[in-house]
Amino acid sequence: MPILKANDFSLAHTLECGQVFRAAKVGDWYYVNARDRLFKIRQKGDDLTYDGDADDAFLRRYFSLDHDLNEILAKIGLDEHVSKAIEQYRGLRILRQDPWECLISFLCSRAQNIPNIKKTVESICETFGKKVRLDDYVSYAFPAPGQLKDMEGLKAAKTGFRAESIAAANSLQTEESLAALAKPPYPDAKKKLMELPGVADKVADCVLLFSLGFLQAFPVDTWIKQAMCECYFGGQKVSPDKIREFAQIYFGEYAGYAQQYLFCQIRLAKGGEPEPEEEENGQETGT
DNA sequence: CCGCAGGCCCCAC
DNA sequence: GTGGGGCCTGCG
Repeated sequence: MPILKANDFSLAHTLECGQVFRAAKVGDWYYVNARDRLFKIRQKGDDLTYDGDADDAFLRRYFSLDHDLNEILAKIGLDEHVSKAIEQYRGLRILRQDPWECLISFLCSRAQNIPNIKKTVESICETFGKKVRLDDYVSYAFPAPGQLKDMEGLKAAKTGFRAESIAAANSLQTEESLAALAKPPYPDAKKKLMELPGVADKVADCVLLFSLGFLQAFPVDTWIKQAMCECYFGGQKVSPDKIREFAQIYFGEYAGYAQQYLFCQIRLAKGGEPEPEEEENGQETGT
């Protein structure tokens, strides 16, 4: 099996920090669906061993191994809060996901917790996607733009009130129009994304950050909002707009990296999701 | 059975 | 320009 070298990279933190919903841990492998690809990958030190529908070039790009993590972490490690998160999660990288899959996934994320987002996305794939297999692992490809127009299917996939916005994205966007959104400047790209129904600041920033290369995007969800108010606003309640504005100035061009590291930290501190943990080093940070 | 989850939208003030 | 309720659905 091919081996890819990667320093300053943590496969586990990158896949489990909540930026992607279609990576499943099986033993010491992660099986990852990305659009119509299915591959498996595992890490031992600096070695990434993989198999399935992937190659070095794709993986370097998908896992953003070209990001200069030293520079990025140096620029965002401005205080004890981020520094602590960096210590804990060093090697976490912002993925370069497929924009279409990312957009639909975060449309599904509205008013749901992570386990339910995963279920909804899986359900969409099972309803509309092609079956794919690697070893004994069977799953479904992510449907392409244009394939999500059937409202009955969307409802059957338990997308609920999100169905309309998914169908709208399906009819308004194409592979090309989404790729074109990667063009700076950030405010222009964000404005265009937010023309889609169901896409406001949070969803737009997730798509911009996790798939379109805008590392300054700073998605403000309820968890980050809480943490930012506690850490940077003396516990007073501040609006998401103000938080984002502050973060992008304070952290600068890599604000999105700060967001992901802080997000991981909060989920750990607050108990986060009851993810089925495989690791056996249960370190209780009792409060 | 009620309340809430990684939001958005619409409607009052 | 802010603030609060409703929304599909699943789970505690």
